Amino acid sequence: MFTASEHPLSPLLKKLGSLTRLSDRDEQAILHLPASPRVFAAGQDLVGEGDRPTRCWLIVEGWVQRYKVLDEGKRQISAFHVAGDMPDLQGLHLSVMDHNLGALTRVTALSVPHEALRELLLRIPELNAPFWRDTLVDAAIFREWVANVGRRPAYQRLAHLFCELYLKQVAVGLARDGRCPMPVTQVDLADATGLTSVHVNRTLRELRRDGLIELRGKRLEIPDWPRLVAAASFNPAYLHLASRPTA
Amino acid sequence: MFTASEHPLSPLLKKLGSLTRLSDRDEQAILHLPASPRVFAAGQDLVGEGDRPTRCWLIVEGWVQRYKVLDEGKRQISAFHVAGDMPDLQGLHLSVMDHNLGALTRVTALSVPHEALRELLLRIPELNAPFWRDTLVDAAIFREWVANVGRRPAYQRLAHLFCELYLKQVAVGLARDGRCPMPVTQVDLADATGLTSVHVNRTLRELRRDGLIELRGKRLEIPDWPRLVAAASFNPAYLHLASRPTA
DNA sequence: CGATATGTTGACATAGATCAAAGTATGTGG
DNA sequence: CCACATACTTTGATCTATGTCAACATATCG
Repeated sequence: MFTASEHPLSPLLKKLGSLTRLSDRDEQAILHLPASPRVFAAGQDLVGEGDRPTRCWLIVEGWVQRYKVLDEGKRQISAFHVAGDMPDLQGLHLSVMDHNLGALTRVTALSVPHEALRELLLRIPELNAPFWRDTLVDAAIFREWVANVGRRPAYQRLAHLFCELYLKQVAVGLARDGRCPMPVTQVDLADATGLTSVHVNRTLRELRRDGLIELRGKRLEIPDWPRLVAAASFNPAYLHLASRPTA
Repeated sequence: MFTASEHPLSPLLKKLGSLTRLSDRDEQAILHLPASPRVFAAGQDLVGEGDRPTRCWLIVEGWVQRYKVLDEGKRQISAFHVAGDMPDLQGLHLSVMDHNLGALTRVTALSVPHEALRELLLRIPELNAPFWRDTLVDAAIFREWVANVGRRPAYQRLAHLFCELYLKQVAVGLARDGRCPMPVTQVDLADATGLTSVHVNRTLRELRRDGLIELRGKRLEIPDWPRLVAAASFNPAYLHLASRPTA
């Protein structure tokens, strides 16, 4: 019998249990999933477009980007994932990958066989809800990104992205006090916001000039959260976080 | 005992069964879901941001748009839905709506209580997969829209949207021979592509001029599908349709 | 310590936005 | 079935946010 806090799968529990409390039996069942660790170097893909994966990755450490490559080398990032996320959980029910998952930093991840997950979900049907829900939150974030990229000007667009990434990290205990890791390049920010890296550079300067962000050494600092939120017209509802922060 | 073909829930079966074949027992269980019909006038919302729905809608006829309203009346559409879709299935596990679902045309829909769906999914755990999968395909489409809006120029962007909407309708038997309903205004197209209605108008003219589309009377005609696909660099993989068309 | 990736800056180009007005459908009530 | 109101489409003139190209500066890392 594992104690939840020290187990490598424990970040997953924290996330899944954030809305509906998991029973002890459920927690134990999840902790007993077979999982083998692997390290990816920055720049490596965990899964690529066209693959037919037979397992899911649970991120234990590092950042993962979800991206598509289009015509003439254009690239669009559609999500950033951090520790506790299972970015390819969808592979459980969609047989072919329609995009790539790449390591932005060095990444440690646990691989969980689809087999084992499927068996677990049939054996304990109540567990479908929290896993399914996790993919629904990802979808909600995609919707917000469509709006962000489609309708917000560059300044607001970047501010909005920073709000999201900060809150996502707060939710899993990776950030607090207006500071968090932000291991992305300006090219990555451009590919996430549908802008050019040159324009990102200039817009970042304006955000700094206005005292909304500090960004150096792969860390983000937000001196005045309410002002950043206002500048982005950020409404966190789409993240579907527990209204009350998790212990 | 119902025969699947004549039942009002039968479009749902067609969709859910498109990948994994449903057993007779499963089909019957779905057909016995309680469902009450309702008609929405064009322009009405089926569900609004902030709502806490207690049921899902299954579209029987008409088109539904999924949209968010941002600053200064800006609007972003993130999906179009047609007969057979359950656009708010996510409500089953996300308690608060983070966007709106509105009727683009007059819409007939069936309301299915969450209660009944939850009970069904616990009783027949195998049914989680097809319903869950449906929400995953929606998510895959959102990802493609992020790329469409973020990185493709207007001409390609609109061409891409038309490819998607045509194929989606072919998949449920609403379109064939390069013709399909397209009951959207140029303002709607603008809000779906992150463009201006004026620019949509001009780009539409170019698409027409190049013989890629005809668009009148709320119907779309595609004279040369391969050429449209090429112009859009459209790859249908993200729709996760059965490779072989469903009977 | 040098190579390579990332960030910064300037000059210039353009896709797409904005504003404004005039056509053309479409639908409703009489 | 007409007439009028409203919604939608089209067009022109002009503007601007963002892109492109190119050079240089500064990190970062093996």
